[in-house]
Amino acid sequence: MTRKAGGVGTATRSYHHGYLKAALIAAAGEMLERDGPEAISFRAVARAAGVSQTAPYNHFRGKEDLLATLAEAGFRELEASQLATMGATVPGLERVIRLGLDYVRFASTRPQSYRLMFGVGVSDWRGHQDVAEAKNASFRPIKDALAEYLSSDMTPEAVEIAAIAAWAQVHGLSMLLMDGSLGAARRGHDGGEALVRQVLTQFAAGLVPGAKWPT
Amino acid sequence: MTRKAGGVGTATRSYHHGYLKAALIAAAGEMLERDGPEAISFRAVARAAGVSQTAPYNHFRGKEDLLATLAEAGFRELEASQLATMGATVPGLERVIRLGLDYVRFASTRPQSYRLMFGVGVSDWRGHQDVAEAKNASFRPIKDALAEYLSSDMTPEAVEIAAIAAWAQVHGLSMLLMDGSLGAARRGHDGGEALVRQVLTQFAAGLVPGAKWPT
DNA sequence: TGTACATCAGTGAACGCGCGTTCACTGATGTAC
DNA sequence: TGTACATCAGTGAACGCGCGTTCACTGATGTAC
Repeated sequence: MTRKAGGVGTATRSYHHGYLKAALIAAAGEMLERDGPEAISFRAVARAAGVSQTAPYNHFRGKEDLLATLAEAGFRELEASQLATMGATVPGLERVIRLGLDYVRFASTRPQSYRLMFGVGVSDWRGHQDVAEAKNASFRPIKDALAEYLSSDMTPEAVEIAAIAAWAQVHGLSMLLMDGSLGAARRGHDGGEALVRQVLTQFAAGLVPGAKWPT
Repeated sequence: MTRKAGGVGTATRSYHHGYLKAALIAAAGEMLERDGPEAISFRAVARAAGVSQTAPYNHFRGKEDLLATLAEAGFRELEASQLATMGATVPGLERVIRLGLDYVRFASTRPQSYRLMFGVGVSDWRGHQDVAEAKNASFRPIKDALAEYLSSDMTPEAVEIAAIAAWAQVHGLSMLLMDGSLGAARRGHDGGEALVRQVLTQFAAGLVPGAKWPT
């Protein structure tokens, strides 16, 4: 209703909003997680920010530009989360598993953001180089951790394959968990955490066959 | 333009279409693979079938009912493809890999159908029991092949985990391939077939650590 | 310190669109007697 | 074989909606002199 949300920033109750771009991104982010990427409308975002429906055009080229911003931000947050896990672990297989756990936890916490990041509700991220770069950056920690663990036993090509397999593993598990495909298996008062660890352990067993994996 | 497509069936040039339901499903299937699930409109499907926009209500409760029909049909086709691969192989790890190859090939051949099957462009498949059943049925061959291969060495619980891991592996790989995340890695004049086999082989190395997998 | 002026960041009206669905209808078909 | 009638499977008009975007505009802000 009221145009100005509060006392944030220098401009108060002025004609100019002052932080409209940030406010739009925040409003869109909330709508995204509540209703999903398919349901976001540019006009509704403006409404939620308490501004006329055309004001956003001063900050975004159009709807898709706003969505791309959201997707890029999502990948950057995922990257930050992954890097934090890197910082909290030491090289080795457990680090790889912890990265996987962190990855799936991110997707489970922000399912609709995650769907948008991978192209749901949008024609394509082609032509949005920033999104592609952020995506690659978010994948790098897993890749690096795997390379560090495996490079003494494998060719670079094999390491690359292992990294893609790992990405596909956590991505697929995230998607199946959040679209309900796994149904009952998800339960367990930990949001599927135990299941995820079991699957990742299963996956890890295939890294360096019979050598570094105990038991 | 013309209401009747051709001489198929008994009713020709009649007021009644005769095969409208099948014609609508076919038209919707084409639209789906061409434009994606987000872009399908009920009216456009009717138009494509050469019929008034309200005629489809005689055969479907509404748009979502039609989409559910499409999704279910997709899972049934996937199941048939998986069963054919079962029939063409003998028990063992190679059968599991062949099932995975077949799975990813299905997804790559019909990417938009696959997206719809997993809930893109639709609020949810909850309340569509038929879709859930067809989904489970399509997953059963991989599950069975894995159980047959592993059950002598693993507990049923571990087999279940391995099956979920396998599903997540092929699902994730399918999604990453088709949304362009893997970019250049996909190339290779075989549509990524070699990559898929490498990833699946990597995955398979983790099944029964160090025992049945040669090299 | 004032002032002229360019630029920035809003506004509201309007365009044109296609959507899903409901409604009252009607022509075609099938069936009981 | 005819006929009355129920049912089936279409039709076209209309409702109400929200969308993305363009447009001409105007109030607020910043800056050069």
